[in-house]
Amino acid sequence: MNETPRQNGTGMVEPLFIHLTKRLRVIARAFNKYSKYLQEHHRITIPQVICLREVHEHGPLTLGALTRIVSLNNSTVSGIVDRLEKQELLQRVRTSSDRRQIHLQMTDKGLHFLTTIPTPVPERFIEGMSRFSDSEIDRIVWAVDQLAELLGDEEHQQQ
Amino acid sequence: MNETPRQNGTGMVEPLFIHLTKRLRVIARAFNKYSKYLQEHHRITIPQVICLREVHEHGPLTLGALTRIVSLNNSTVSGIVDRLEKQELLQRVRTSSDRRQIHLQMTDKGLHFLTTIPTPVPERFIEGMSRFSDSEIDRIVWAVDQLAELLGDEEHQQQ
DNA sequence: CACAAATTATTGGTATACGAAATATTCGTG
DNA sequence: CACGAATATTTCGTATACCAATAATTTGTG
Repeated sequence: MNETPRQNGTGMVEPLFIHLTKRLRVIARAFNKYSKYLQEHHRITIPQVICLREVHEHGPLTLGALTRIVSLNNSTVSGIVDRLEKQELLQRVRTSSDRRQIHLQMTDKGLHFLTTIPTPVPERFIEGMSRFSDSEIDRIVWAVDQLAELLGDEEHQQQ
Repeated sequence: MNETPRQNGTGMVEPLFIHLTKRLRVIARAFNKYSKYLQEHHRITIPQVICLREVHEHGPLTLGALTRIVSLNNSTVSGIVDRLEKQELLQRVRTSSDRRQIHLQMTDKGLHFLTTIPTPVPERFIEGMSRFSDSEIDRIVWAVDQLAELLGDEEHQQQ
């Protein structure tokens, strides 16, 4: 067996973490699968849809502002915007007086696309959620929020 | 900042999904960050640790068996095993009578590594979890389990 | 004004993560 | 026994996702 030589006073934390890690992996895989489905049928992925929607909602945005909204690294967003621009769903423009900034702007094609594409919500999710009561859904949201708050939040932490 | 989607019925499912997607993104990012930390300090990543631990726990495994345990695509696991094998933490062997299968086997170096490496649990997680009561932790586990079951893989579904 | 420091976005390198195609081997059926 | 179907793994191409380094520009300070 595994006698952890570690000095952790709370012995049950590790199996808890492993359990949650595996379940989160299952969830991530489902998102990934749906992303592939969208890509095949609508030539777009979930991260791309999310970025495009944010640009649409919050008007012309700098790339840096977008990265903060979607919790992604600037280099990641740079690549996503590359692909969105290649499809002419949005465009990079240099309108700011600060010439370091680029602004992301919807194109007509992009606007039309957002009205055409179905809701980016997997059928399974809609079905599954409908089986929960309001208070159960509240509890799920609470739990995910707690985990995000606990682990998340940016700035200087190594672990 | 974000209003939690207070839902009911069917019309509010989309904001609920978007909300959860964003929070899960935050969680995934934290995992990613910790994975980078492990890589820098111990030359291994979270997916690699998870695969190595499974091979250790369940004895010699075929690659296919491992993919089912960790909920990853076979091509993904193939790459992870490549990197673990390059560091000589495990090895591919062809001992089965079925010569299509390869078995994954711990090496002495791999065994030693697992006793040396600290628990693969981020400090933030341990700290954060200690602030919850047992029933709160139960609720978090329940919620993540529900989401995983709801979205998770039951074979061939497109969405 | 000059020039270092800070800011913004891109580029390069590595590690997931997937599906599809290729490869190797075994199994099933005539 | 032959040969197509099924199975196990690897390879290839693409899309995230990160950090570090780079490039371009602006800001701050002497």
